[in-house]
Amino acid sequence: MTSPSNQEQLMRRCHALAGFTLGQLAAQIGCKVPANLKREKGWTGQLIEQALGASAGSKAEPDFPELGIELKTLPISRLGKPLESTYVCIAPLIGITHQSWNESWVCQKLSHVLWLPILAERDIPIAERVIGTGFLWQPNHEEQQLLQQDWEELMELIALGGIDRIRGAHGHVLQLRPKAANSHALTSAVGTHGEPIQTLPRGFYLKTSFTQRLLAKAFNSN
DNA sequence: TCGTGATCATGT
DNA sequence: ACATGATCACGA
Repeated sequence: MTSPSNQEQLMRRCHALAGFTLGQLAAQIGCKVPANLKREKGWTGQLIEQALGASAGSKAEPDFPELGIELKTLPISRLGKPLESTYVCIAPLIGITHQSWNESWVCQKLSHVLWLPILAERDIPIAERVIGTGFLWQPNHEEQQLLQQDWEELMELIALGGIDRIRGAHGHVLQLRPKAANSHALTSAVGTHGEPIQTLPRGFYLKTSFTQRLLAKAFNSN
């Protein structure tokens, strides 16, 4: 699939997927559906990327660079509630003294997002999970404020050597959690007294209560 | 090892 | 029931 040349084309493609199952889409693209996602946790996201013509790969840029749009699949329950938090990006742990919110990866990643809900209740086989109606989102003033406050608080803790005291519960809408191959992975960070330390790599995640609000706004429900 | 795509699975 | 902490695969 070629990359969409404009936002309208992207949304037409996205809306054309609504109602189809992951199995139907996989068949159309010609790829196999795994029995479960234990060993391929990113499978759904990558399937949708292919279908919409996102530039594949693991580059640190938006899924649709020309459009400045980030694609996020959002697993939801039968009641339309998010089933998981949403990964945003890796958290920089060193050399962050002069970063501002507007320059941050979090702000840039979330500036324009195409959310695509997937009915992904765990008791539904992967192939039978249904693609929902995608919608574009740009944070409004209030959402921006909430994100910025959490980000600034978390980044200050990181910069001041408090990273090992940060737990998932710290933010209101944005949280910091491990993002690594396993709990033994290490990366450089700042210790309690400003000394260099090795710690578990972390990533920023959106809490489900936040993404649920986005769904509610988009579909006027919940 | 980092950054992409995320979900798993246990503890509360 | 739900969120936190842990984990999986892949490319550069």
